Amino acid sequence: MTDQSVIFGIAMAEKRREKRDPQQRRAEILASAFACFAERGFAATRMEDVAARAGIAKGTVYLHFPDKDALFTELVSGVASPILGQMGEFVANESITPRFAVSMFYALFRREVLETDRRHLLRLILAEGPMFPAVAEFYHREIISRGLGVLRILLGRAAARGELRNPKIVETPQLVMAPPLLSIIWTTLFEPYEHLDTQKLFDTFLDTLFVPAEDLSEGGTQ
Amino acid sequence: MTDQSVIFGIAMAEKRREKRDPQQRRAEILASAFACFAERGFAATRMEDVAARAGIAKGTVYLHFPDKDALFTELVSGVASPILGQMGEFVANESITPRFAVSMFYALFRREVLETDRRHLLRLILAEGPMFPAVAEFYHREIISRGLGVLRILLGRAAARGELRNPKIVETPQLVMAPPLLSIIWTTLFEPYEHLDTQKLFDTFLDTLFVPAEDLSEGGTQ
DNA sequence: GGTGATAATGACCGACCAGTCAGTCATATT
DNA sequence: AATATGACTGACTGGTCGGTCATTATCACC
Repeated sequence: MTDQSVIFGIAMAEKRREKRDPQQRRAEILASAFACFAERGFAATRMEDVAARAGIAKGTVYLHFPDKDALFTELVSGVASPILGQMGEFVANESITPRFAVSMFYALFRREVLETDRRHLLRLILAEGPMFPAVAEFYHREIISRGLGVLRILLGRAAARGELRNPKIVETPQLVMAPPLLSIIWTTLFEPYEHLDTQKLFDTFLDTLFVPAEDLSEGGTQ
Repeated sequence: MTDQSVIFGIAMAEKRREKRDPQQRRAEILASAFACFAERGFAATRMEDVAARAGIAKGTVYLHFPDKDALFTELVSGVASPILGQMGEFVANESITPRFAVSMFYALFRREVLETDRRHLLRLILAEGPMFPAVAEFYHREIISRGLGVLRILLGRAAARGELRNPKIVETPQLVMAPPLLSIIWTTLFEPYEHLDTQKLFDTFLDTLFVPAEDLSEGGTQ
């Protein structure tokens, strides 16, 4: 039995080497790295894990990425832009009210980040950021900085229309990002112990930020 | 030269073995571990670093802590309580307005956490939390849970007095913690690229949360 | 069906580090 | 002064893992 099964085992498990389009291989490796890093963090993830999950040998990973750091950096750099694109569109369209734009951003964030595995990636950036200045710098430049720019326009418009309960918010647009940030931390850290209703969190914050609809349209600034 | 300097070197660098009160040793090790973990993170900190910084040999650390995990867990568990004590007092005292209590909490947080090395510890908890469920659980139970309890009382009182612009906040007291959380992340991640005025951040949020003083005292709920 | 070019493999190397333990020595005790 | 104690030391071990490279498989094209 031993002999036979071993032989069969080997025959069956025989590695099918498969050449791939380099682009596709890269993507597969990145997908695998995403999963590994997301569930175990940077330090605890072994290159061999990444390779195994992608169904290839360790050496192959190094044909596509110079080292572990580069793999990580490339990974986290390629995850955020799409959302920001959406935001830009909302702002360009002046017929959309600021409140609606922000609420759409929150909805987008919930659907595309909080409720997907991307939330783990985002948390990873927060966690490992200080160890990877390049990542932190990239995120600030590409995401945060732009996001704040968009928010400033949006909040400025809202203030001009008298839609903000506290117009000074325009000067600290970071506040708008605080609830999403809290939700990321909470859901990845405390969710097992206490559930957080993020829908309610965001809705409540919106109601706090913007004046109620019924109090509007009776003159702006004053 | 070689001989002499070596001899002198040895003589000068001669390790002074020094016995200590175990309590004190423990404290020294914890202090050293604090510094090491804060500046390099959990994975990148070597037990030898911790020992060297405490001026002792590696083995000695293991006389006081069973392993690296235990050292870390013990460390982060012992950092948070004092602030919460203060908060408790503010709440007990009904003559203090809710707004003032929250603003004192923010001030305390800035002075005792944001502007000290403790901010790195707090960030460490956020970053490594998922790897140490015991830590996350401890923090939820001892800090978050209690903090939310205090906030619920405070916000409830504020709502009853008509001091909240949006009384629904009572149901999501987590929102009050969002700005401090943001400030921690920001200052430890993006500060090199863009300064955040935390004083202004907190003040603006307070002004958004609570109705302005001049609008008060003309009847509560309605 | 041969042949060069290239992708893929995985055994291997060496640096690194948590944790151990046999031995040392400062101090207390007698 | 002799002895006992146990806190302290640091060389060592066992294991892990990032990164390399000689070898092998696959493919495209003659």
